[in-house]
Amino acid sequence: MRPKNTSFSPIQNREPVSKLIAIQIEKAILTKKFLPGSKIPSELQMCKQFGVSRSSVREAIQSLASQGLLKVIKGKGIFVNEISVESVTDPLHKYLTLKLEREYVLDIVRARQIIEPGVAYYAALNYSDEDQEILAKDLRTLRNCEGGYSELAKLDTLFHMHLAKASKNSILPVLLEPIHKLNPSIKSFVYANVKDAKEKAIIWHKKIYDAVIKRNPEGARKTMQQHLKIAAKHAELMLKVTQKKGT
Amino acid sequence: MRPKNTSFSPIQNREPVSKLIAIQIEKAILTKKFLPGSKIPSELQMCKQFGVSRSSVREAIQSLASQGLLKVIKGKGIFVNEISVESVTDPLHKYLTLKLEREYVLDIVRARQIIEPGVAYYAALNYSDEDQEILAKDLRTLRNCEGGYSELAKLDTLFHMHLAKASKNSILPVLLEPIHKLNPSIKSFVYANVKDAKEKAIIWHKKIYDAVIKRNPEGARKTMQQHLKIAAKHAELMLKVTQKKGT
DNA sequence: TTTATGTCTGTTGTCAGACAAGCTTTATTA
DNA sequence: TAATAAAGCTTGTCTGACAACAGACATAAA
Repeated sequence: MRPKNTSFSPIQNREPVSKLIAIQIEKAILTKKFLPGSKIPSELQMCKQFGVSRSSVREAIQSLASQGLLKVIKGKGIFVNEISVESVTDPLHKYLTLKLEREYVLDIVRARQIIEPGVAYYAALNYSDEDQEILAKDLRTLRNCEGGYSELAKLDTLFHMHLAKASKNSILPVLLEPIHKLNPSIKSFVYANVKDAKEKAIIWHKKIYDAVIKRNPEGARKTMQQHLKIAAKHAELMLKVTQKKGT
Repeated sequence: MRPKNTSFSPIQNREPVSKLIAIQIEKAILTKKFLPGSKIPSELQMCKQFGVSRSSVREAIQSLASQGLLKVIKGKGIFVNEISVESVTDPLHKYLTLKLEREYVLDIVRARQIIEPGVAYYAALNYSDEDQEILAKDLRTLRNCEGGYSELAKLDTLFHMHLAKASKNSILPVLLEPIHKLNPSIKSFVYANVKDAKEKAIIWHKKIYDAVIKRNPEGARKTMQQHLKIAAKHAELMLKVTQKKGT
């Protein structure tokens, strides 16, 4: 007899044991039952608690560790990580690296055009004495830099990241990190192909710096806008040139 | 006999085997030797290639899988993941969840104030017919929503995310995703405590929508600025109230 | 021929036990 | 007392085994 109405519900989509365990541990962390920096039960203890083998527990831990939630130290134990910006922005950076095609170069520049003027604005409002010193040092270092293009690109990037930190907004540096991590490859090109790129960069950074130090938010924002407008033009130029040459 | 002059260089800081393997696989992916969607060698094959045990290979794979680079399917094999926005923004979301304290609420609102006017600007420039339909539907759904506060908050969020997609900038949605994922908890409060919150939200969203549809970038930007200015006030209000009441 | 069933192979998931290697504490010895 | 050695934790790796799943193939029934 063939039932017309096979209303069988599909068997429970059995999740792997290791995943179930990972979820439980993660939940304990997110609900602060395990506090950052603290030690959590050892592998063997968890084996007993969950009633599973060591492999499964290890896989769960491995998973969370590679997400940056846990930190495993051989011979000591497993600890809840003080989650770092690095561990957060790393996947985003990889994503951008994978997707990095010609079109994305422009997207990145435009994203910077959106975010960074606001960054400069808040930096002018909220920077501390320490921030001022760091930014001033960045300017000097760039001025005195005798290194190659990639060196210049790195220093350039550093100034922008420090500005983000000076904004005293905890989100902005995290958002900018992966973008700027990727930027050096673009900037290196600019420094290599644009005449007086270094001198121009110094002038612009100095202008932004001055506006920030004067606690002039609007000035800082507008200067940054102009700075990035030029950066956008350079990016477009780069695309055209590399298109002609192939690559 | 104790050598006074232990000029022995310390034994190489031996990285775990599993990590070394993970790095090799990751490199192969980033250099596109393994293309997205393609199948990579099975565990046993890798054991032979690397000359290590299955445990180590599995841990390496597990690590990359939980980073979203690989996708493991039982009985089939291991595949290079078409990396998704989800897998990228998830760590960032967790980071924000962990760090979510009172101060961060304001940081989030301010980050939105910086980014979203720019988003509206580009959405007005670049939206497609399909985007228009989606946004119009979002408006209608919000209007007709009979659900509770969290339902309203979700719909509200959706409109903003769709606007980001309409900007046709591939970076912006990725940056906004974790922020808005977190936002519902804030918005729910607003909808619950602010009089006529729903009606006001509908009016503002409609204003933004109209400016975008008219391909009026500057108008869209300014409207969004005003909208978020109010959102910021609500957030501050929320902080004050919850402070008084405790929590 | 077509369809359904069983079988086989290759894959990942889990288990158990063992040993190596790193850290910490305790006990021993000078 | 202080330095050293030993013991007892911890995580890292290896080995071998079996279960569960997906797909291909062969076989039998309609």
